[in-house]
Parts: sequence; C-alpha cells; structure tokens
Amino acid sequence: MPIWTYIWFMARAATTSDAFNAVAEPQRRRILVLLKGHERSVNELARALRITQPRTSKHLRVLREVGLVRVREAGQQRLYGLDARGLEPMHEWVIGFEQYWNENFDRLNEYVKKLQQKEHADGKRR
Amino acid sequence: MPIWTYIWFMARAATTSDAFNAVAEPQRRRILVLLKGHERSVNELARALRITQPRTSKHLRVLREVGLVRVREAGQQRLYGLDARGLEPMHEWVIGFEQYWNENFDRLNEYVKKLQQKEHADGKRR
DNA sequence: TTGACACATGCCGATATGGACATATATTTG
DNA sequence: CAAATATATGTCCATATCGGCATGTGTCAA
Repeated sequence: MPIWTYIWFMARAATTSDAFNAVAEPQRRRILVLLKGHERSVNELARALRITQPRTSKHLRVLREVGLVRVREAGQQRLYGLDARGLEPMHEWVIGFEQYWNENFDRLNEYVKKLQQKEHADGKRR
Repeated sequence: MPIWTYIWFMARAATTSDAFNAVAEPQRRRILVLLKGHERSVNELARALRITQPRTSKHLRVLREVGLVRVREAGQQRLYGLDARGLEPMHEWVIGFEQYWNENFDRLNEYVKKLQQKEHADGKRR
C-alpha cells in the first residue's frame, strides 16, 4: 500500500509542523513578542496575556516543538526564552515579495494599462 | 448573554482570518510564488502545482478572501494576480525579530556559558 | 443549439485545533 | 510530612480544515 494512503486524511497541517503554522495563532505571536530580550515564567506570560495558565502552557508547548522557544528549569518555575532562528525562513519567504507590495502607483497604473493594451491586441484570441 | 459565549468555540482561527493563517498552508505559499510578476489561470496553476483544479480553486478562494490575490475575467478563464500588500504586516512582525536570530555567536556562547555557570552554582538540584 | 472547456462549489469524511476544566507531578515552605 | 505553589497534561466539545469526487454555471466554437 502506498504511503499516500495513510496521509490521505491530512485535514490541516499541524500547528507544530513549522514556524508558519505555529505563528498563525495570535496568542503565540504575542508570546514571542513578550519573550524578546528576556526569559519569562509561564505564570508571568499568562498574566501578561490575561489568559489561563493551562492555555499558556499549551501554546508554549507548540512553540517548543517547533523550536521557537527554549525552556530552562528554575526551581518550580520554567523560564521560557526566545529562539528566533526558526523565524528566519519566514522572513526569507516574505521578503521575496517586498518589491511587489512596494510597487508604487505609477508602476501599477502602467501595469494595468499594459494589460488592457494586451487584451485589446489579442482581440478574441483562442 | 455576553458576546464571548458565542465565540467560545473557536477551534482554530479561520484560514481566511488574516494573511498569517492563509499563508500557513504550503500550497498557498507556492501559489503566491507562482504569481510573482504575472497573472496565471487556474488550470495553469493546477498544472504547475500538480494538484487538481478544485483543490486549486479552493486555495485561491482563501487567498482571494484575505486579499492576497485579485481575479480578472478573461473569457472562460479567470486570471489570478498577486496583491502582495497584505504580506507587509507579516514582514513588519517578523522583521522585529531579526536582531534576535542574528545574535552572533559570541553573544550566544556567552549566554550559554552563563547558563552553565548558573546550573553549576545550583549544584545537583532536583 | 450542442458540445467542449474553464472554473466554482457542494457534500462527505477524518482530523487537529483551541478553550475550559479538572487533575497529575514536582518543588518549595512551614 | 503537609500545604502551597508552578507547571504540564488529559478529557470534552464544537468547529474549520483540506482532500477527493460530483455537479453546477458560464463561455466559446462549430
């Protein structure tokens, strides 16, 4: 039996499959922002985000599994720290579009005009 | 009844809720890449991605709803074009972490050394 | 008008999700 | 040792997802 038989039902990629998925959740993005510069304990994060502790722990678990955060044991606390290296691929991907969202109106208008001309030139092609 | 009662069951944010979610799906990222520079028809995209046409159409719908692509009718075809402006917020967010993944080895080593020292100082805790 | 083509959408099924809540585990303190 | 504290995890629930497949709609050409 071929492999794809088993992976047929892949309703949606797991949040732990990569940084893109992990970071799609707003609370997790907020956590990463809070972790800039210094470590924080779970309760500290929960209070800052105004969400429950289990909820915070679960989000941290996802971030841990994709390697965006590290944990350090400190007594009864777990101090979470940022490991932003996993975000670089996202940056690489998105920066590849910079020239397109920066297209100024002149170029955009020119582009549209060109399209219209082409449409005209083609006439009723095909 | 308070509003949160109705939004209690938010299993997972809709893929159409923002660019972050829309772009979490690999095929949709590939579509956007294929759309750099020029428009493409649905079948063209389907062939390039080697996926079925309905599947392609569904991904395009998501991208359309978050405003990352535009459609233009051309006879019986629909030509999809990139509208990358919606990616700028993603870039803004991720670029805020650049200094952290760029932390050079000196600082990283220093950090690790500090951790080890602390661990040592703690003795054989636990 | 009819057939061919391009595309969108509806239905079905299995899945992982995120939240609330309760509970388990481990550490510190008295 | 017991209570308190910090954290992780398991269960339950409603949902949206993505994939395949079938079908509907619209356009073009003969």
